[in-house]
Amino acid sequence: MDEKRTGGKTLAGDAYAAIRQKIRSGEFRPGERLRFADLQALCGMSVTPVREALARLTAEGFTTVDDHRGYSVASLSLEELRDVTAARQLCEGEALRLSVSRGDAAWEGRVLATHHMLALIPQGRDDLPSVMREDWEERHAAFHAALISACGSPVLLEICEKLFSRADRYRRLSVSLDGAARDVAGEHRMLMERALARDAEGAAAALREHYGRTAAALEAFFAA
Amino acid sequence: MDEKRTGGKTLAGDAYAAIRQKIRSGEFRPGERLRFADLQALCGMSVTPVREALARLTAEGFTTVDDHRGYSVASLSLEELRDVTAARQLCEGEALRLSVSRGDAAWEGRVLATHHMLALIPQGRDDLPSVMREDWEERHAAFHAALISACGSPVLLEICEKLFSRADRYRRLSVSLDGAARDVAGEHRMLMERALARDAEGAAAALREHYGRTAAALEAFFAA
DNA sequence: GAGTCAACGATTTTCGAAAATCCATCCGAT
DNA sequence: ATCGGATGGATTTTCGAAAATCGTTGACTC
Repeated sequence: MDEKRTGGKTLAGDAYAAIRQKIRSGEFRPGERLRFADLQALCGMSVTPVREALARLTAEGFTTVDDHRGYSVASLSLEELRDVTAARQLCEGEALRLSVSRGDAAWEGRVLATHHMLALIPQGRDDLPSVMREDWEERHAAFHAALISACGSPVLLEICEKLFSRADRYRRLSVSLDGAARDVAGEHRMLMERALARDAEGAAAALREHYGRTAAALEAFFAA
Repeated sequence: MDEKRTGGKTLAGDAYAAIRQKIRSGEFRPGERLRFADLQALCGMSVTPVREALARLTAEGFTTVDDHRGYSVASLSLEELRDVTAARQLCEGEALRLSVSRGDAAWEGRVLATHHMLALIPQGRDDLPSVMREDWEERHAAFHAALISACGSPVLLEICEKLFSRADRYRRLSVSLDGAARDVAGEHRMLMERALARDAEGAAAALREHYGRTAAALEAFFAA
């Protein structure tokens, strides 16, 4: 949400980035309790910056807090997955609609460029090195951010970014899930084409379906 | 957003509540810098809990942070007012639609009860004691929360609550604004009637218009 | 006179230890 | 045997001071 704060400017920022990364990658598992002693050892710093990092993470939904009982990794559930998906379809759908109708040439360039970067990496293959998977996640996020970047509403963008992070945890939980049954790259291409063709409604519909499919695939994983 | 945390369980919670109240009431003005020394003196505690309180407030948009330069009260602008209003119309509109179609008898009761409490206090009169105004604000928030309380989406509710707080600052900035030209109580009554009549679209439309009028009134104030 | 750079003061940020709190366990009484 | 209440250990929360950082002031050079 705030690039200035995830950088190496303060120790609290470092702790925030480190813990967040371990939660998103699954190294810290949902529901797991996070003790200060462990986190201090991990980050190599005192309790104060760790505490601030956890406060931020809690505000963003990555962790939960119980007064005088400490912090835990927020747990995942099928209900929350459905809930987050619906909220994304609403908010990001509207943001995309606005962006498509308002975007200028620079926005078109961003959409093209980020999609190009994304399309260079195949997805859904289990044998990829984890560095490459990490890279794909980053480019995927960049593409979706570019799509809505011209919506003109910082508030909406902030909401979308938070929801994206939240959904991210579910996707990463199941690494290579439905590579065969689904053409994710094709969905992304269609998204880009409709956006650049200035078909706001069509693009929004494609986005909603894109998220619907993702959620459906994850539901199957969850049931197992 | 989190009742457990605003209570008196920890000093950080107290500081959060105290500072937030001073920001919302306008005693801490938009853009004003918040020094730790002052806040410590105000809250009667050390720097640690104050720091945690500011971290939470920043995550909710009440304050901003500049690394190594401290915290300030988030400033208000016409642009942000419009932005927040649009986001509220989108998110709270959808939440209301869902709530109206899903709400059970208990929800109807909550809507009726909170509207009754709200209707007992006149609004827009400058000569009311500030205690009563504060009371109106509280009941107003309770009514709007009740309306969407049956939407079934915790994520959406959290978003709405955050946006409500953010819009709240604008409303409180201008105390008695348009008492003559506008029938706020009537708008609230219509909102309640349509909701209880299970007219989801009508209620959502009324809500959007309600927020549109509020924003318009505030725009006039801002221009002056 | 304009510009550069070092030292200062004000403030934030971090540390390490002390205080407070919670949970589990154990003891004794009914 | 079960319940109520005190005790201890583990952990969070808070404190007060030290360290780090930023903007500024002032001297010094060109």
